[in-house]
Amino acid sequence: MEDVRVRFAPSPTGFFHIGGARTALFNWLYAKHTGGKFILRIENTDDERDRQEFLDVLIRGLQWLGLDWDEGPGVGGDYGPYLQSQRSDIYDAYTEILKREGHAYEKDGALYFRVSQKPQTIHDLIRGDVVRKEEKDFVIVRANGKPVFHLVNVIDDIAMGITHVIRGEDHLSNASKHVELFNAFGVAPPLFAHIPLILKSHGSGKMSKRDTGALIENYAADHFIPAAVRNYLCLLGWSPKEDREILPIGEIIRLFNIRDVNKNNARFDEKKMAFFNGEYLKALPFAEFFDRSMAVLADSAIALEKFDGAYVSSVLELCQEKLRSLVELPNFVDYFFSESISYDREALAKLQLKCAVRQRLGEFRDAFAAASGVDDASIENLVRDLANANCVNGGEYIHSVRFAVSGRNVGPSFFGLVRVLGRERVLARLGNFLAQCP
RNA sequence: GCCCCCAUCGUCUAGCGGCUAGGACGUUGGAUUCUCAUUCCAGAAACCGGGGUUCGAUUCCCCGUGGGGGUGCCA
Repeated sequence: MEDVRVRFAPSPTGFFHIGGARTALFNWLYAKHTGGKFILRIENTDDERDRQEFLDVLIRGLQWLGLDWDEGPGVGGDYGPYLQSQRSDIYDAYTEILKREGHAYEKDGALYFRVSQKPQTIHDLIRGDVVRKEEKDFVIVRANGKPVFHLVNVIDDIAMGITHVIRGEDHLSNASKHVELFNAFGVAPPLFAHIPLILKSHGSGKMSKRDTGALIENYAADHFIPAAVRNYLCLLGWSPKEDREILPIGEIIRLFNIRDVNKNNARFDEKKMAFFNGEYLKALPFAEFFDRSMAVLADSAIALEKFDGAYVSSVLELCQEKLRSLVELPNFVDYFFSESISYDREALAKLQLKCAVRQRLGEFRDAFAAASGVDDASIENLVRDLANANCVNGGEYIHSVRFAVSGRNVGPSFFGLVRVLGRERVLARLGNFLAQCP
């Protein structure tokens, strides 16, 4: 069998839609799976909307997701140019063929394609054979001389030797036009694979750029883990089966086959996306978690430069397992880097209902001041001994002290929290809190 | 209007003629002499309806219904 050549052919609109990203992903997966080529072709026929910055959004998005292309802008290839705006000579040549063979005629200044009026069969790897008849002749070159999408899309697929057209189901109805065109050029159409669309999580219709979670550039801006987004996207319309969901991309490439893609549209679920991100975050090697965290903290109000590297590192180490997304990191760790703690009154009120906060804090402070070790085990023993001596639950110390040193009732593991903050800070904060607490 | 595609828990899905219909997110309830935005248990939750075919249909066929898409000198 001939080598697989697939393409992602977006038009630069200024944003990178999640549906397009998933189409790119499935093409990429299929190319990787078959050892074929993944081609990026930019469809910018429509007037001069094709500004460089629009193209950059697309390129950055694909790179962020780790979807590298074998041919296309930036990497070249034997079938270029890969920007449709630079291919008009090719389109003219092909259009001549249509005219010469009587498949096209002029009307109202535009060039029309003469349809066969016969039912066309679209061989689709996902849906099977789909038969559809094109009723009316349609425009292939506008009166202003610009060729339309249907024409250039087919010409490029022929000229670039595309073997499989993997694209959104919104093109399924158009496919009969394309098959007519392929026939007119005397070329066997490629195999099609119309993948289901991504629907918005709430309400009706497909995801639009205004829906939350719709734009790839926003995931990057919100510091999502690209591999998590990519993994989640794989599962919208495809499944590795065997009750597996989170798996390395190499494994996905091995298992992925375009024939296994579902037929029905999938609704996007931000909650599950967030869950995936959390799982990937926790599984990150610490060095990478550290780097990503530093990038987030650098943009925050936290003044990291006042602290030594080892301290920052130990704070992050402590928090990695608790985080679900990096955007919440600054808010999660701010009290490690500032002595002006804002106390959550509501959380305190709740705590006071359950235990005698002041008393526990006093007891803890005295014991902690006298203790020698600040490792997790020593702190745990200290809490346990205190609890036993005073006949209360260890949690009373834990919750009270957590609140006094952090101002809130949620956070990382308590013993690690005390260890990382260190004796000085903990004692100072306890003193502070006791001095102002009712 | 016409054409095309689709249909399993709220959501993503497994299932490809005989299953207690499985998993995941979410949700609910517990657990941990450490909170939860962690972790672990447990629970609730689905085969759109009607006809066929068959000994037997979630699974195959038809018709409804519902959802999605297309129907541009947009892509």
